[in-house]
Amino acid sequence: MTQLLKIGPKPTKESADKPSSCASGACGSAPTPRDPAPALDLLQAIADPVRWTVLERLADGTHCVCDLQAHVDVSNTLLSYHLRILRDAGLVTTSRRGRWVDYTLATDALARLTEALPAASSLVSGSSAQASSPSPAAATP
Amino acid sequence: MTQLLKIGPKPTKESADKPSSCASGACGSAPTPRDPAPALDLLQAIADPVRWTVLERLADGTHCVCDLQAHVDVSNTLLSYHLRILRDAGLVTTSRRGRWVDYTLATDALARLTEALPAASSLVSGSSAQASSPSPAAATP
DNA sequence: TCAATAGTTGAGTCACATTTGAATTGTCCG
DNA sequence: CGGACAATTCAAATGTGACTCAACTATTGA
Repeated sequence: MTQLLKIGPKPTKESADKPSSCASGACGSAPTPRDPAPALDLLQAIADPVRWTVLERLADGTHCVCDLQAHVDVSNTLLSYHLRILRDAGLVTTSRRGRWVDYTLATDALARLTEALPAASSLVSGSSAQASSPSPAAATP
Repeated sequence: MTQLLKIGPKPTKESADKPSSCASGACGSAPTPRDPAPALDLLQAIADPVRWTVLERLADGTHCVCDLQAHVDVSNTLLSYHLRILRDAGLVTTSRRGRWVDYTLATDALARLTEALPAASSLVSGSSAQASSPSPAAATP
């Protein structure tokens, strides 16, 4: 992962130690500090050309690896690598059928993905969330 | 980018040259070969802890950089780097207010993100798309 | 004009995800 | 059984994106 953000120790700079800056409405306080980790696991899993294409393909139903193979133009070794990432993310499920392995989109995959989007709360609540700053930023004081 | 997938020249292996493999229902043909590139630009832009958190924060309205700064615990240089990626992706817009720069979520950001999800077509069409293979894969012949 | 604040840009480094190739497992068919 | 096919795993090489540091622009206020 990258930087772990502010979630954790790091005694320097708690909250409320701004040097007096800004103060205009565009500097509000936290409303709902959602945990980014699970969302990022999902988003990073789909933010890849091969994996995105595989999921797109699985959207219309179950496919064996050999079929997916024919549509992404990567080595089967590499495809396996990407499929494992999708499995680990819980976005797909597998079942063996004779010599072949079938991949299926997890039933809750789409729902989990939409919820993983930043600002996804606005999707369900219905509020369009647009320039919610109370005082309109007092242009050029 | 990573591999560009099959979209492009590459004379080896067109379609319909499967060595006779599979043939069971779980190996169908392409229904809608959507272009992954624009979707991936968006998804890669949000699949990062800092950028995800920033967007989540912008979901409730405009914020200046100095405010975003207080919530992600990265250097201002690094925050600028991430903000530029969000700008380039067209997910946020900026406006200068005196000494400060305000960032606002693009009005179509959420809509574009939901459409960028793989299998997003199923979201609008309403079909739940589940195991569309006609013949039930004749388990263990 | 000069110092201070707010933010951006550019060059360089580093870690990690992606990629590759060889070896391995599991299943079917002769 | 032994060979061929389907798919996964392992270890090593590569590349790209995240990060750091220094320099720069822009605006405000003394």
